[in-house]
Amino acid sequence: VQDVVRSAGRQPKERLRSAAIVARALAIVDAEGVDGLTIRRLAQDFAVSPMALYWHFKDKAQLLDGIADRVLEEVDLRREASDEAVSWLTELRGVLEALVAAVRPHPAVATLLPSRVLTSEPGLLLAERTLALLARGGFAADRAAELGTYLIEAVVALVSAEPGRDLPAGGEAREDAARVKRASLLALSPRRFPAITAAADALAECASPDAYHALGIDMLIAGVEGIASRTSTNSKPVRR
Amino acid sequence: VQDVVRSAGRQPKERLRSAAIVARALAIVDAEGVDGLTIRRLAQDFAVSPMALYWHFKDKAQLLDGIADRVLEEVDLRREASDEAVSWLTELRGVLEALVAAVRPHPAVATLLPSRVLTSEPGLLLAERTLALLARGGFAADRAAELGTYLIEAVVALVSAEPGRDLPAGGEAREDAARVKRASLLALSPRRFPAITAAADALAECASPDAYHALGIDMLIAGVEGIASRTSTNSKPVRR
DNA sequence: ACCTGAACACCGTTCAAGT
DNA sequence: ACCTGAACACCGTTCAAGT
Repeated sequence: VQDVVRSAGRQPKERLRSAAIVARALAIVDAEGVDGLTIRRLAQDFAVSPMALYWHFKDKAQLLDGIADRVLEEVDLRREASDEAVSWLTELRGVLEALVAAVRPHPAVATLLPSRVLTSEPGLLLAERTLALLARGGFAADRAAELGTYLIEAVVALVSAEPGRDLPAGGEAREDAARVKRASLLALSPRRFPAITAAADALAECASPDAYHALGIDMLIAGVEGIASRTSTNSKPVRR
Repeated sequence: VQDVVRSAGRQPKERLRSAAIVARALAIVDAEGVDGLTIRRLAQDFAVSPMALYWHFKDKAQLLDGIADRVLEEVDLRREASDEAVSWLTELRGVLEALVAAVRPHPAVATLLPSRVLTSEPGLLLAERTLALLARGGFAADRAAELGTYLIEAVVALVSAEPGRDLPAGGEAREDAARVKRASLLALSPRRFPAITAAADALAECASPDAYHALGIDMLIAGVEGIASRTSTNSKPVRR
């Protein structure tokens, strides 16, 4: 958390340059995954020596921090913030949807987020909102902490787990890969794996990513609602 | 999936040897994380040249496959298997609990699992059971596929997200790290982050990991129950 | 069948030096 | 303040060769 202010003392021009480096690094991760990002490759894109980057970032971990920050900053928490007319559960759904919306354009970044939610400024803002809403829903502070941090990770996992997310990006190559994946599932014994072979299409590729993410959010919200009514510490009726 | 049978044609003695390599690799991952596992390090533990391992495994990815397989094999699916007297939801809970029980001793392996659930034999068995139970609960095959694969990943994320899971293993070193983490959260402004500062203890370290995991499973099962009653394709009442 | 040695093409990072 | 060059200690992996 001491690193929350890690870019606080920089000059405007310098911050811009650091921001440009992060932007380029994020583009590389989007295109080729986290493993595709190397200091040397990134330096090459700027036609600069690899060591030049070490003036802007202490090490690679700090560069990855910057990428995670950038994505978490895109989580729009302004929607219905503290609107007392809206139920806490509806507001929570809005927060989770905002997180999905921010991460979906950068699925490869998902793996970077869990360890950084409680150490980056925008991650802390997201966690604070989530915990506060759960407290409003009647969860004790420690239960809200456990449930809230998990909810955030579960939403990140929702993006990572989208069927077909591991397929290549492009048009024809993606179709080919999807077909191969589908065929490999259909090659399984329908006697041993009836459910999987029956759902090979849906497992290989997402017919509607929007519907998939909506299903996941619905499930998580229903889950919170379910245990809230069981475990709430106060007895005031839950607002709908 | 063609790799499901990747170790089928081996001799007993050879399989044993491969199994010993995987066992040692898993121990390294448990102790030092996935990044701590290198071919050269592993070879050193066997007092053998790094290249010796390449006779047993095509490449590092296949070694990681073996580690993932090993953990997924520990998922005990025999409990109440297809017991018609038990509701599908109770059985689903049992499956998710079995997955938690298998992964908890190897939290660092969690990151290896998502991409391998539908490509490893024990992962496919787990997915098949999950999808079949959801179908029994009234979900259409494609919805069951989306929800089921996500549920598995959500449970894996539950283990990864355990508060304090990133702390060092040992006794005193762990206490020190937990105290630092707690202090860094308490250093935040209580005006801006009231919920986080109030729950610093629970966020830094899990008071009761058992209770944490139970909460997560309760939430997921409640979520499935909640959307099942809304979206089920058949109208027969859900068995309790 | 099983293992070795040398070599290749990479990594992140340190350190001293430049401007 | 910002960047470079050389070097270090690592990687995974190929390939030809040993037994």
